[in-house]
Amino acid sequence: MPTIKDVARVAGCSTATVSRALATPEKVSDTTRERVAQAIADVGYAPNVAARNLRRAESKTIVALLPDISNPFFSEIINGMEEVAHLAGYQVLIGDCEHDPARAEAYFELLPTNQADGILLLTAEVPMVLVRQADGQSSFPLVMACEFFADIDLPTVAIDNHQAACHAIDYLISLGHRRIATLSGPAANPICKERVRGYHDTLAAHGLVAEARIVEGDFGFRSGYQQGLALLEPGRTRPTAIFCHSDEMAIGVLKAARQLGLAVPGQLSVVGFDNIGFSEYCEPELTTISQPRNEIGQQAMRLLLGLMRGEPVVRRQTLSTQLIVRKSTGRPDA
Amino acid sequence: MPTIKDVARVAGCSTATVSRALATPEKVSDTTRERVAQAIADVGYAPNVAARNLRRAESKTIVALLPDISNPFFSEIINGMEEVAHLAGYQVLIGDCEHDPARAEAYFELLPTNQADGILLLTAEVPMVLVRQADGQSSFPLVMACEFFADIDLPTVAIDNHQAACHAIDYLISLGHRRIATLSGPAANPICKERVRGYHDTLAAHGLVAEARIVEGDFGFRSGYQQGLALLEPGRTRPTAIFCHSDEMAIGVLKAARQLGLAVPGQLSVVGFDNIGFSEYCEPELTTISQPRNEIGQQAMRLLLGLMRGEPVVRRQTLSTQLIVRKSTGRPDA
DNA sequence: CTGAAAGCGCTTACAG
DNA sequence: CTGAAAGCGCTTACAG
Repeated sequence: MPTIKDVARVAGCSTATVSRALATPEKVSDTTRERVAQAIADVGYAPNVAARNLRRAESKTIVALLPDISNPFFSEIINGMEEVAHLAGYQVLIGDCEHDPARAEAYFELLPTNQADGILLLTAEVPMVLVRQADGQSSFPLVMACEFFADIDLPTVAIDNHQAACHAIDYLISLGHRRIATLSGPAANPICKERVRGYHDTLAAHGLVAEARIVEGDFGFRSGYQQGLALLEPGRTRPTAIFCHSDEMAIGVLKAARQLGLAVPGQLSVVGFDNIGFSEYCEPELTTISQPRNEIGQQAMRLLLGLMRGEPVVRRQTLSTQLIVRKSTGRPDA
Repeated sequence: MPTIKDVARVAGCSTATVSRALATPEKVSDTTRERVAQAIADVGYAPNVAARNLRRAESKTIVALLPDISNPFFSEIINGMEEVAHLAGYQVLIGDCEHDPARAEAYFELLPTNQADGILLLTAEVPMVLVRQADGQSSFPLVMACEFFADIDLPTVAIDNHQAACHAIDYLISLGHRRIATLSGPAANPICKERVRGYHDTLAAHGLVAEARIVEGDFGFRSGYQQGLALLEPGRTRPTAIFCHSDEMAIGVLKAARQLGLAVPGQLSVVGFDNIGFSEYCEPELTTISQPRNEIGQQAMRLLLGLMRGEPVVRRQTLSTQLIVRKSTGRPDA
């Protein structure tokens, strides 16, 4: 591969000048700039980025840690992140943690080894030691999106999970439901706790706390199906509505209801969370809570880049959600 | 950050020895190795990978180009690729091309700039110039998975698309179907052409060529729904079965059938392709063709790494598919 | 088994 | 506006 030396030789100038023509063209005369451009084209030069990174002590890459890349919820967030990152000259390395904190740890190693300049956390399934470390003073830029930690106040962009849950439950109550169950994600997950809190608060506001019933899933189809079967077990008093913490689980519940011969929404209303593409194509189409996923990705990346530049930033950004009413919810049959 | 010099000072040896203790521990005495290990722990040393990469003229990263990260088909392939890559000390950078060849081009730039050592192509939507270039002699390691180019013989791991299509159509014919339509992916896509060829060949073998009917989608839900409506338009002779080139499109067809009041599989059988997680949770559960996705990812990465090491490799690997019969197919009603 | 030294390809104060 | 020179942090023949 040709190097900057080759370009300098062909252009008849020093390597310093070639470097400047590339990095700060305004510091170079028009004629020189043109000669350099020509020389670059002639020799087919491409800068060695490893050398540049070494010299500048940066990597121009951001790692984005996901809990599970197979969850379609994240793809639009990734798009948003990348749009902003690319414009700023950064690339993003996607780290799929597969719900395994050990894998997250490996990705954190990219920071001290100068392979990444910052981390965007889309999962809280990360060893707390690492997070505290990064949050310490001689630390690495770290931003959370969607999720958060109960006891560490990191820069975050997310929705108001409590409010979104209230909204969903209020809606179900307004339809006439009283026995409303929640199919939560992992109980330890702070965002699930927030949603459960919103669920409880809203039931309480309507004097329905005695009707509360919560089961736990893992956000996936299968757990939705299994917990759906448990919740709808024949012979027991069934809920007339289930608020699910993910669309996949809601779709699993739909399958369970079908199997048990329950009409949706006549005998059972189901609300999902996230508004993934599939939610419009299941039967019946799913009522769900939509998050501004692209915007979450964009804002999180802007926040991280701002932090890295030492700019003043809004450390806590809350974006709004929307209840999308489709066909899986309705008045309970008398 | 502490550097190798700091470690050397604390361990009382040269930087060369520290480097060896890390890279080739067997070339260093036991006592030295221990002292170095202790010094590394004491100073909190992490090697600067940019410096190492510069010196070794490699990046230890592979870029994997996807047509569309929101397609859940790819997540398991990515897992397979990463398993193999990580074991070999490589990281994988996922490049989401969003069906835009221009974005693919940007990722190809990572090669000459020493930011990536090889490319794994999971899409054929890439400027041909780049591929020919990479395939030329002073070239970059390049492997295709799943897809392929009609006129360039790159190292590839994929399924036999022709055979898989034959299998699906044979099955439908064995159920008694005669009017079988195909909902293809983009017509220009070589894998779709292969599947269409299999479709035609099988119809021909049964004297059904006159019944052939092909429409084109883009693999997504929406196009499946729209083309489904077109194919099933009331008042025209309808197909009794539709073979779709993706599960998402098949699920779109299911929605179209529902809307038109057609019973599946009684009045319409539907076959998908890929066996994504969703295919078990739609209504009815989808009959589909399963690809060994994890294995495709693994083999493709092994092939690429083998190529990079100059090992002898099998340049063309064909993995087998499986027809998963579920509830969306059956005998046509009389 | 170990060290001194060169060099990977850039960038950037410094001096002019 | 331009160049000479130092240096980023490693690795690796070479010599011993």
